[in-house]
Amino acid sequence: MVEEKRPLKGADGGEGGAAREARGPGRRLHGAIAHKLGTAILSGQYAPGDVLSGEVAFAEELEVSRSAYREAIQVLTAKGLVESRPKAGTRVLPRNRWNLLDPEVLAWAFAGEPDVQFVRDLFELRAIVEPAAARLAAQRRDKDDIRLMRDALAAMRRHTLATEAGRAADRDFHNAILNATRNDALQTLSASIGAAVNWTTQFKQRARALPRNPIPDHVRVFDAIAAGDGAAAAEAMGVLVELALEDTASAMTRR
Amino acid sequence: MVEEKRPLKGADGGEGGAAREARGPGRRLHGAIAHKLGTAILSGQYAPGDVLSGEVAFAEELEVSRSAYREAIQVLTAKGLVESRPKAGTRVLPRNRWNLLDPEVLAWAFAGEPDVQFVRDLFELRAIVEPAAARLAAQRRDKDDIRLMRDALAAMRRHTLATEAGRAADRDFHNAILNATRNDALQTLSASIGAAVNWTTQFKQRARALPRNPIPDHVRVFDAIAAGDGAAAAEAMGVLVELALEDTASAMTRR
DNA sequence: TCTCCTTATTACTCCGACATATTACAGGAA
DNA sequence: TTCCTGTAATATGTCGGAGTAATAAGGAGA
Repeated sequence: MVEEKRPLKGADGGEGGAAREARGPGRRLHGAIAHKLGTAILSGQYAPGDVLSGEVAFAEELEVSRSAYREAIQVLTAKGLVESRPKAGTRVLPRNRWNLLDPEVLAWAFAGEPDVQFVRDLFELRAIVEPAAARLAAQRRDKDDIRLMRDALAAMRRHTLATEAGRAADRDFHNAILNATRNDALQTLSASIGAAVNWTTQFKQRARALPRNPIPDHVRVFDAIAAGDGAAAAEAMGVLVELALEDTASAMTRR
Repeated sequence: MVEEKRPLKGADGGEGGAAREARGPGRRLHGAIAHKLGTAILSGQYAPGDVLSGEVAFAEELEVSRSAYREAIQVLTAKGLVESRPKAGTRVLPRNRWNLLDPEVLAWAFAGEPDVQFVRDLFELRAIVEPAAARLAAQRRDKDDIRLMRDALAAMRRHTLATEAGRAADRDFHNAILNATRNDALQTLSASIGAAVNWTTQFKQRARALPRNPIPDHVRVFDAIAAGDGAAAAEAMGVLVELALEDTASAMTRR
């Protein structure tokens, strides 16, 4: 029994079944299809208004069952990317119907070459929301919040942003701030944007090793929040976002 | 051929098949199921951590096929409400995983009795985002934007907020502002929140006929944007949101 | 020219079977 | 006893096909 269990893998003649190989453990087939189609749409491979080939044809082309294909389409529909009606087919919706702030949609947007204008938009939104979040955090934080932030900050100092552990600590720090706002909507929003912006951190690291030491800026934010000074916290966070934007912008235009 | 084509409709013994009747034209069956389950989760009928009965059992209980049920689950999964794994079943995710800013999730949240704290959170977010959007709009608007806003404002004056046409004009006015920001992310976010907040407008109208004349506040925002005065636009919009919050709050606590 | 109806196409729903992944348990070794 | 390993049970995942319902497009009639 040395024969391969999966005849699709390896030397299969066509490019069909490509969606199957892109799925690791814990990733279902329909998830892989949704990812494939989602990135294709976000990258502009399918333009708004375009009609996808029929269920039977497309499922056959991908070499998957109609069930799996349909479930993938439901996911895209749920995120506002496509809409399907009998007799009319499945068509890509205009961009203003897309849920651009959905975490998965953001991931698809950053899977390929991210659109420069869109990155600018995200940073603009971040520059609006994050300082305000820091202000609220300064007004509402308790001892536990401060402790979490202090621990995360210490971890950031130990490992740098060059390591995965360091970036995790950075996320922890910002998450602790969001938790302190006691606002679920703000948390959902900022978590999405933060994750997306962190994709760009890879670009920054790729461009130049360590642009600048981010610790002092973080410390300023922490001190203001710990002191309960909302205005100072917003100010310091504004600086932090501004610097991140500059680094990212220079890293993206440099290529 | 007078016999009923749908034996489920009418005098069916159990409450099964209820999901079928809730679907009008253009609404598919799996969409109705997703709506049913979504509202059930958002209303707290299923708590985070709860596991739903198996696919076969639940689909049978709802009197729908497994396919339809599964597609509905994919929708909920796409919005971060549930997660399903083989052998473990489908369980409701913790609230911080929910995409609370998804338009459909917001609709589900406001389908029943909306959570007071959540409404407060949304208004807080709105108070952060909308003034900033007005500032950007004041800086970037062109003649077409101004014309659209003026038209919408005139329509608001003609019909009042008591009529559907008036509320549509209100939405048009705010959408025109968002368009003028030239920021897709901001547009997506604000459109979601705005729609959700408009659900609460019904509450306001129900509570007392016409709390106050909203036109002067809108005019102030319009004038500032037309004049290109960002600071004034942000200030005026801040007042607008503040007043809306007061009206909504008094309407909700009054009940 | 416009309205209404017919028709063809497409997505939608259902069914039953099999494959796969993951948990839980039992057995054995340290 | 405790930990690890292998095995079996179970629920989700995937598949293929058949039939239904809804809608857009085209044709008949006014």
